[in-house]
Amino acid sequence: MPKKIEDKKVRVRFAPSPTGPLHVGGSRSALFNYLFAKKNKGKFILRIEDTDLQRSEQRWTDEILEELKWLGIEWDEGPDIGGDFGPYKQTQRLDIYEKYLKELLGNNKAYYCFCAEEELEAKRQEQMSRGLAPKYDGACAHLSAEAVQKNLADGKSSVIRFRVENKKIKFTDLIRQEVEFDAGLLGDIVIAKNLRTPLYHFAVVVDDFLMQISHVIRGEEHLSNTPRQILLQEALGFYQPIYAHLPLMLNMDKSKMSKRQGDVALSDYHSKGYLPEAMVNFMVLLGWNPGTEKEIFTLQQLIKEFSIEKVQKAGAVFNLQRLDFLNGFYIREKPIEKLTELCIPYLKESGLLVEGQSSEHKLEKIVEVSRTRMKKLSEISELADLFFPDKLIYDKDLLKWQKMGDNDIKDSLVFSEKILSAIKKWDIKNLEKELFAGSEKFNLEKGYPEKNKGYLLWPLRVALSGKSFSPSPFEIADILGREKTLERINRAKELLNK
RNA sequence: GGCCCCAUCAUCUAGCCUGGUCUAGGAUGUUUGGUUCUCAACCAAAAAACACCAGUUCAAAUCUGGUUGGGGCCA
Repeated sequence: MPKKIEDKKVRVRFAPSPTGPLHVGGSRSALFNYLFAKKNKGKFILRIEDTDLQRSEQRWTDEILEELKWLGIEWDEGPDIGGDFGPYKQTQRLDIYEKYLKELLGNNKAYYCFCAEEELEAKRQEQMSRGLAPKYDGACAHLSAEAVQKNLADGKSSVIRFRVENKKIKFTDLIRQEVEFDAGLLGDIVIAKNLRTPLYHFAVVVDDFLMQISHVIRGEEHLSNTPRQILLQEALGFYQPIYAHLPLMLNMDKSKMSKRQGDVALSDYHSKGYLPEAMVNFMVLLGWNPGTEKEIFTLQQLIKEFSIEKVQKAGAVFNLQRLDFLNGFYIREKPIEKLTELCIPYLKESGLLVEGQSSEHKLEKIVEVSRTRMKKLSEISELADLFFPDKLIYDKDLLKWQKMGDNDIKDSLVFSEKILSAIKKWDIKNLEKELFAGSEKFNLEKGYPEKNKGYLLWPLRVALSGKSFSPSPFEIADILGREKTLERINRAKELLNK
């Protein structure tokens, strides 16, 4: 019987493989683990599963750490690395796995298998074609000790298999309640390529035990792996952790989220200018909600309100439009100094911002008038580009408001020019006040409808922005300053003369 | 193919455990209106769902069985 762990302290882990960028699905698992740990005053452990030497790379480990920190997820313990502690790494624990592998081999719960890859594949195909579950036929299950020794001595390629008992495995999942599998369908499973190369299921079981993991919270794709791991726990005399299998993150077509249908790396979202607050808020609501109508949360609030019982069973589609909405929301909420700082790299990247060219103060204003239109930080450049060039390029037809003719537009611009030249206090409030007053006067003079401010303001705004949509002329003029503003009006007039 | 999981608006979901308060609530998106020089933002409103079939019950989104559909794992 598996030992229970009811009275254990809460200790959870996130255990990614450094074989590629951190996946958003993985980030969400990390987040749920982290929230569960913090909520229960437990520990969150990060374990890098890098036993696959071919595919694991240090740069991916680095990226995983960086992105988790970016989200605000910090791990609570790990081996000492010069004062700080790093994550656990499986490649640093090979001696440990070897010891347990030898134990299983020693008491005949595991054995060496020398079957060739191609043979196995052929058998598998054959079984599937007969409508059976593909499983190992046990060809090497009862080799004599001498035969095994000889094969090993001959250097025949081998793997280590674990003897799977023919029985039913039942376990309770925190999210799915009772789950039952028939282990007899599994066949003896490969747990290591050799003593120094444990495979996933084996290393996980050993580590979860030694790290005293109380709850294994992971994606649903691992649900059918669980019985194998339980069997191994039983064979090694380990306790059984409590399992919780999170619903999957899905593509729009409901298949498991994949690269083919959009970005899956957290870093993709990071670099496009999604804020960590938005990512966290978005991801946590995919498969969980507090049961209230609240849907904006900080990490701290989530720690308080999170409960694993409220996690959904069904998979959740990753809905980019909703992410955009949340990101826009957080962009609008962000203190302006912070937001400006975050925008600067994007402005530099697009070449708009050259070192020391524009004052901080001005930049802040530029970001301020652009922020309501931003869904992500990367959009700052196309939104704010109008503030940077000396000459705007646009079609003169754009200057036209409703049925104005060229001469009417020119009148309008001259009128604005007069007002702006005469303004004493060049600030946004005053600009707005004077131009509003001017608009009424202008409309009266020209016989336009009194309330339609477009006759004065549209040509002015286009002259200043060169765009069909932009911030208001007051905001632009305020940032540009009098000289540049008048310059742009003159350029618009020239355009009309052509 | 075998095994396992899942099923409320287009999407994320509340409600389901403990049937009646559900003519099914919220949010995103969509549409319309307001505000407005424009685009956003903001405000208001509308359209929009209990997969299907049985059963239990006075009463089922809610309980039971099945069907269908989707997904995951196994290579």
